[in-house]
Amino acid sequence: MPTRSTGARARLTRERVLLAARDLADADGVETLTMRRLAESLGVEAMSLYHHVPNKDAILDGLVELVFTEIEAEVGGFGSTSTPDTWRDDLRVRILGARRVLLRHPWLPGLLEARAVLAPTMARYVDGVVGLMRDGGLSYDLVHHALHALGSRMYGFTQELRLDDPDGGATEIDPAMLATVPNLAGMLAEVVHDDPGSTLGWCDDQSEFEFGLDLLLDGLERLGRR
Amino acid sequence: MPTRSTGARARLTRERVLLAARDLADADGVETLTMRRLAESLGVEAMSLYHHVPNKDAILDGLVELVFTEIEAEVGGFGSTSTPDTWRDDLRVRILGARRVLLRHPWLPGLLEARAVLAPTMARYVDGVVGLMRDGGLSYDLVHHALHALGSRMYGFTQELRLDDPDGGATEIDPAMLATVPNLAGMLAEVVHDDPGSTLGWCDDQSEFEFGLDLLLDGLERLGRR
DNA sequence: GGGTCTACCTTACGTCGTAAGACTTACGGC
DNA sequence: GCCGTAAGTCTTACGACGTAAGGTAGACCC
Repeated sequence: MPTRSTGARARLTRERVLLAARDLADADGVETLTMRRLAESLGVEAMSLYHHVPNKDAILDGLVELVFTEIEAEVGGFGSTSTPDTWRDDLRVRILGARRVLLRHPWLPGLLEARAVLAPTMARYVDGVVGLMRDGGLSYDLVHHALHALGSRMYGFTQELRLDDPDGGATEIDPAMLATVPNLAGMLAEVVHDDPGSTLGWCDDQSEFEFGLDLLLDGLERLGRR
Repeated sequence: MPTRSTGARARLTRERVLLAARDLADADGVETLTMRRLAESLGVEAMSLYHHVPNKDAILDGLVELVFTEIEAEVGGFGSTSTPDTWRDDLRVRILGARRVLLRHPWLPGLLEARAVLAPTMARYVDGVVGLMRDGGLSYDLVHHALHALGSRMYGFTQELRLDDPDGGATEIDPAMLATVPNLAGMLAEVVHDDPGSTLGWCDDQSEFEFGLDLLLDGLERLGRR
């Protein structure tokens, strides 16, 4: 029964390819995502992928799109409205929602940085952010500044200095080097970073992320009130 | 005169390799920096480089080190002292100095993000930042928060949304898409981005960078005064 | 002169993305 | 039943990449 094969091997689709790519990236990191490995994970040869996707870049673009769709679900849609009294907290909630998704896909930031295109769903995410601030009474000019000021934090992550080990536990700075950085050494000695893990691959601790986010949101709110 | 060759072809050194790598990256971007192209630019074969550098990663690490050394020169050393009245401006000046160097080497951010190691000169840069804030009277705890809040802005750049084309001129968003992002469209229509160029490859305009930086520094100063 | 060292080159391997084209299967019209 | 046709998959191959292994040519020392 040769025709059985059609039913037996689930047909490849663009969506199945993207989901498999996402799972591979989640499991082993984007850098190990190759056409051959991806195909293998789907029980297929590398070149078969090209019937559903024009090239590897399209897969990476698709991953960005996929994750922002996850964010959309997580925050209950990009629409919603706000008020001058609540926009700050509404925006905060939305960004922290995006962050929850990004913590599941820590490779996304790296992808965003390298990719030039503005994915449609990503654009709608930003549009929602703009909408919340407009509802809050901020001028377009201030909103524009705010987008720049928030930068990647708007997506729920910050590109960070890596004083801490991605695998948890502080990076041991060798003693010889420590002598050349007395201020840093003093700081590290005092603020023991007692919550490793929960990072985004960088030292991007939840409370630190929120500290920086609130610093910006508070400043923007103050400016918006004038 | 066969021995002449020694004098004729300038000897390869680790430093010459790194400088050539930097120039190549400046000219064509890091992504085009390959061992073969680098060797070619030095009039040598690829494998010869391995006598001065263990592998390509070491070259990339060396580039980070090299740029931070440039920053050190640009800001007049990482030492210096400050006061509670001036630390904010002192830090601002230092960060903007770092930024001037980064504008010459727009590939550095991408390198920093991918690299796990904390280069010695880079550590000394951060140490200097910590020192300025300590001189300003900030607690180690607040300094620590501040480092996280500043994130990559501390180095003079922000990872940015790319609404603008890296080559200057706004990315044309196709009309169909524009309809799905009304708030964004409204903003873009009003705040014409009249200063293209002067970017860091992202829409990382000088005045926008300073806006975000000041927002953070002002907030930190306020917290430090309490 | 012979040995050794250093700096360079040659060749080759396994990886990558993907172009070109062959094979397999499913289906619609006779 | 038979034959196109088209879509989906596989095979093979190419030119990049980083780099391992080993060759070679000149400089220095005895």
